[in-house]
Amino acid sequence: MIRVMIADDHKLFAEGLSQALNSLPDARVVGVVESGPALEEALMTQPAEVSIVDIEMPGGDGIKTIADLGRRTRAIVVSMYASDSQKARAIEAGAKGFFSKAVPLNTLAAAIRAVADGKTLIELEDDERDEVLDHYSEAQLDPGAASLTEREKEILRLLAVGVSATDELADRLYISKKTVKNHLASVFRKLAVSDRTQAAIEAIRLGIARPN
Amino acid sequence: MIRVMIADDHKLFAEGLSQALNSLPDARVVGVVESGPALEEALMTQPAEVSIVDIEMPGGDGIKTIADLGRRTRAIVVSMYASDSQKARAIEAGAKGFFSKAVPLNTLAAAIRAVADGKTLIELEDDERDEVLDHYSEAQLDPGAASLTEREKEILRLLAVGVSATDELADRLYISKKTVKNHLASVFRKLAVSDRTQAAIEAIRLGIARPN
DNA sequence: CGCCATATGGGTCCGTTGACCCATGACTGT
DNA sequence: ACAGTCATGGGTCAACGGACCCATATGGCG
Repeated sequence: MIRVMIADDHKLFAEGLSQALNSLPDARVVGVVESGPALEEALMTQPAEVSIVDIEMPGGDGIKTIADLGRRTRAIVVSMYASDSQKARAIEAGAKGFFSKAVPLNTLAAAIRAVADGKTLIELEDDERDEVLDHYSEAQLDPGAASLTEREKEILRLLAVGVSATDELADRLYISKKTVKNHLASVFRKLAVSDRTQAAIEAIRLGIARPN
Repeated sequence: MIRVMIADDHKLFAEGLSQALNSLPDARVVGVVESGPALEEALMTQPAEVSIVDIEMPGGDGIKTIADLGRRTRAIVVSMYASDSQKARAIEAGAKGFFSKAVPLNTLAAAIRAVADGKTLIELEDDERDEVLDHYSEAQLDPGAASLTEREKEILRLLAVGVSATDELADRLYISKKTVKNHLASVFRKLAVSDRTQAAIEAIRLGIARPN
């Protein structure tokens, strides 16, 4: 689980991003702050592998903060305008990544995984960077979840939308009740849970299924 | 359920906000687009009661779009800088709300509910506006969910974090297994579900409990 | 005071669920 | 050809879950 801290004075952006990142199975937002100094303070008590820092914050921009943070966290800078001069300053301060707020969430998610894994993206050429990001585009699920078979995931998706009865699952999948129970038993073992309620919750948590 | 469309060329913001709004029990993001024209087009096929429009979009700003939309949707304008001149133009175009991206999510959520309910926030004095927003700060849950008792919600919260066994629920709440089963039966009836798996999912969906 | 909702608990009963044993056919990789 | 995995299915059985009946105490409200 990658712990992420977000520093951005635009709360709507910060809270939205926080929700979005928390919906990833392998990341967890451990703090949202609104200024550089607040980020430094927050990291004192709550470590985070990666910090998302807005370069445009009032009262001393994010650049100085990143330089101050040093090795406490790896910083990914996000900017509204993403100018070359901003990028240069971000590099100088030791940021590991630099992105416009116009990039899709998946890109940032991949960047977070790459940076958490020790990669530095900010000085790469665009094509190199995209290659690295591509490599980190898939969430590393829990070891158990990763080994779920297609059929097992299918059952989980149904479970997570409320198809909980063995009969109904069997009907939907055109297989016998016994096979449903067999698949469920595998799922329970792989996810280390003991019943379908826990499995449904875990499926939602892991991003295998969406709740709504 | 309030259907919401988001128009913002900053994908990171738009996707994050989308996730955040979807986590509300009474709103549902039905589309995310990156330009004014795209918003108009999307609303042709997918109606939405409320649209969140960034005023700073490339290729003809959001203002013209809002004026064009007319009565198809109610627009809430969000802006990075929230200047007075922007607000004035938003009013002229017929926007129902105007907010800086620095406002917290709860404020926007309340605004969405208020606007969906026919209110116009943009021309109100700050204190009046805050009063209205305060009134809409609580999500209107499903009729069934609204009538859940405290104890029932407590059980649901535990269910949604994976405490699914009757024994364990009884232990955690210091009551007998029988009482747990009684409460669960009430929950099933009120939420119109038939087992604890569906109840847990419904609890997450309704915002009574958070999955993670 | 009496009514109603809430929280607590009892008992019974049948159907479902999960744990355990197993087999077979298809496919994949070595 | 052989091992491994996957999807399919069988059976048994004890435990659990949900539906039904019920009682009692408490507190709020007309």
